[in-house]
Amino acid sequence: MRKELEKQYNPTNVEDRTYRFWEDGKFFHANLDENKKPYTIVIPPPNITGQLHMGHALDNTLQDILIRWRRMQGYDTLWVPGTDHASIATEAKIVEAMKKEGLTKEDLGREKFLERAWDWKRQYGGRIVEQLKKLGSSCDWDRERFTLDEGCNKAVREVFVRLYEKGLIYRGERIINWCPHCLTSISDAEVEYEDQAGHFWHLRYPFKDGSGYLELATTRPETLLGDTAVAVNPNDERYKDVVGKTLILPLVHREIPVVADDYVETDFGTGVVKITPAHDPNDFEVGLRHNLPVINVLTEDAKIVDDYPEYAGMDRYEARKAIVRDLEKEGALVRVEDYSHNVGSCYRCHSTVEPRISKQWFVKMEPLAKPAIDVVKEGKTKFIPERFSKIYYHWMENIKDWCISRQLWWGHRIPAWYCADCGEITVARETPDCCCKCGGHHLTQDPDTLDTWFSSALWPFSTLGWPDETPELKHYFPTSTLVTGYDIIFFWVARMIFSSCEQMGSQPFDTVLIHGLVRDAQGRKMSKSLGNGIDPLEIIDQYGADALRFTLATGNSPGNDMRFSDEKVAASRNFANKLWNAARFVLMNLDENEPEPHIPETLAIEDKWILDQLNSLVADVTASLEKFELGLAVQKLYDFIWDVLCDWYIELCKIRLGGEDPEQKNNCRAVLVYVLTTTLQLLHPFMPFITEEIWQALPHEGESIMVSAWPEFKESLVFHEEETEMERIMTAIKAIRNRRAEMNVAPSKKAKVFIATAYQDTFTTGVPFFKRLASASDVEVAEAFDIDGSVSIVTADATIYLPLAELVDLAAEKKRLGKELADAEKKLGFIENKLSNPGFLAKAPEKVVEEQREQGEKLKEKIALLQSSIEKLG
RNA sequence: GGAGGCUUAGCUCAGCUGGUUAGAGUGCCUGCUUCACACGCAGGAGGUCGGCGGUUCGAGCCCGCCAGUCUCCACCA
Repeated sequence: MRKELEKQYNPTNVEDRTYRFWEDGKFFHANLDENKKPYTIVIPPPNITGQLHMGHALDNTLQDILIRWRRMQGYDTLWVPGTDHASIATEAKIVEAMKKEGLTKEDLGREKFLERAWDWKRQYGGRIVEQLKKLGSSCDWDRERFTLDEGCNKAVREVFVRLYEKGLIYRGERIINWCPHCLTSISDAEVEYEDQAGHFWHLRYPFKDGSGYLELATTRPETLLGDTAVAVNPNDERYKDVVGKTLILPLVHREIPVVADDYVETDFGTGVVKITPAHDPNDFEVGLRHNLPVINVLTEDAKIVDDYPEYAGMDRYEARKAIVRDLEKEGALVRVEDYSHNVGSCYRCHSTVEPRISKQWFVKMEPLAKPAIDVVKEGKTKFIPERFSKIYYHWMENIKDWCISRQLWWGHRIPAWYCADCGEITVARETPDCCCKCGGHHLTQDPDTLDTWFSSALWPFSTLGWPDETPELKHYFPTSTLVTGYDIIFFWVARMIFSSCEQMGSQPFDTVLIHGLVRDAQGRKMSKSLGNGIDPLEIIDQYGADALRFTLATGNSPGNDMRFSDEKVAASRNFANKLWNAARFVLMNLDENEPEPHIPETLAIEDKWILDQLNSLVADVTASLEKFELGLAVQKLYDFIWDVLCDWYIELCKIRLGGEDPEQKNNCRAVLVYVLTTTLQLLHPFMPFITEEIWQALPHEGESIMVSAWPEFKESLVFHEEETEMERIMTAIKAIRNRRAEMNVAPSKKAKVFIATAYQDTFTTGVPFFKRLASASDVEVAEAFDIDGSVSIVTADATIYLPLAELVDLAAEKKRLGKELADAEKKLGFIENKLSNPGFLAKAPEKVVEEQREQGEKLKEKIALLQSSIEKLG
């Protein structure tokens, strides 16, 4: 015996030690071998603010499966890890922490604030990395990056300058989404819309000439203060005469015109819309078309400005109440209606977003979108599942300019400087000495930073050293597979694609593997507010990382959400334990000098059978992985290990291992080692820890299973004949077990078995199997037997008699056989029906017809055997 | 208002380009201290594959309509 394994697999003893072994051995490190084909994955960088959640666990499990598999296949694999600076989220956390000390950003100043932020990053940025290691992620930690590190900053500045010089980045005053809580602009993608219950306030605005009123409705009465017009549809007969007239804005008593604009729908509400260019994106557009003044009535934290003393300082909801009250007093309120409408909120803090006019930096999207669409259309980047390309196209085709400036301090500072002397903007890669226009020295850098996603968009090439022409960039780019959730396609995937097309002239990755959300056992989204999140680290503590990974891989099909439950992890843990014990069995039978895995010259029928099965498994698992069907691959491994290897082969091996023939013992051990080793290799990407642990205990070549060669299909291991023979034997064994169980025969009660068959050689070979697995005391095989009063069992290949007459109720026996006969006849009927159908014979492929014929023949044989058995019962 | 997913055993889900008798895990029932494993072994019950129609020799799978459900996108004030 080589090494004593514990009776139950205990992952906590194994995982940390094994991970250290891998790290110390530098097995994760990519050595940049020009002679090998590269396989590259860049990690979706988790936020430094974050803790590992199930989404990360799934995402990184899938990546690790792919990278480990390709590494074993001999690719030069690189998995680039890193973290994201997450400007809004991180800045919010730091501001929050400072608040506890009674400090604000302004108290500290920019420099001191950033010092704190970096401290914070140093303190917490490593946390999630450690958690990824717990999962078993085989990232090249020597190449770990951070979206705000120096290299990324260089890439960001390079891209900014290039786009600016091409006219694809511009600065402009526009209406943007403003978060009054985060106090920054956010992009369209960062706004989440949800239906909210609200009201529809019907108001009337009087004409200046006293000729009555126009009635309109609004969901935001407080913006009335900023109204600069009222609009109707030019084709609306009802209002033809009022276009061009002047209204008196209630409360404010400002004169505003009635304008005609196509934007107004005639059949919605009264067909009259109040226009507030400063606080509604549509109104802003209307305002531009009609040259309307823009009156801003809200401060940056969404309070009424000082220009309106009655309401100054009130926040937007307070002001709403006050204004409605005053409108009522003035008689301008007609009625109030309940109304549910779409309200946008900040994806970080969920405050209601305020459309706001301000000067921001934008990326002009249209020219960038086109190549990004083409690259997917041409198949250079493929989405899996395919349907996500449609979502991608739709977004890209309707994309608007991207607002990239943020009024935050934590992030990549915009490389633009303003000249105090001439007002010129200098955009440069390095801090300029003087104004590019007038040469003046009074330059101030733009205080804003860039959208976090601006730097993430460059991740696939900035992490490889771009803009420098590094060997890494040359070898590993474009990357191979990007693994991410569908919730992040717009934020990140799309932006990486257009950035890469523009900067690199090629796609950033060949394949995007999209996965869904991990939901709780009831199918609800895991969330902090619901408190239904499951902590992957707790699961790892309880069941092991392998069990967690296995669960996530098993339940997952691309693009679909999955439910997570403890029961599922427990099932995976049980599977790990099953494998562990199979390994224990093998190990306890080995001796000290057991040679490394090999296939012996002499093979028994069961050896050929298992090798044939294993060979198919190798082909199937590899094919599934190639198609990104990781869930299928893992299912096949489960079935093989549990049902084929453990339930049959190991049981069969006990015959020879418990026997006296040393050569047979040796051969059996060799096949066991070979099969187990190969299986471990196939399973390793999914369950890296346990497979390494067992592999190390087995005779092996090389330092680690993770750098051993991925098994390949071998023509020499195809054994069709033995496979068929074993099927015959196994079917008979199952039939005997079945009958005995039905008759409540205790397993301890052995019975003699008579097998009447045309396949005498096969069943004679199988005699020991019947003894071991079918409770046979002795087995006789002949072409036919003339036995009375026995239990008879009929399979397609044999009639089996069990002399258990004392247990048999003849009438019941006859009934049972009769039922089986009827069953078989019915099935035969279906098949004969098909075979007599000229359409089937003419159009079905030869192979299918042949299979049906064979089935029919088998059934006929079985029917004949059943009939004679019934006759014998009299 | 558009687009898409899902609907298969009590529960959670597989089912690849249409081809034998639709599978697994879990739960349930019956046996079993069989010398790797009770986180186990052997056996069993349980499905009109959401509904209707169509294409086909043949449909869980392809097409159409309908229903339920979830999601994404969209400026109806």
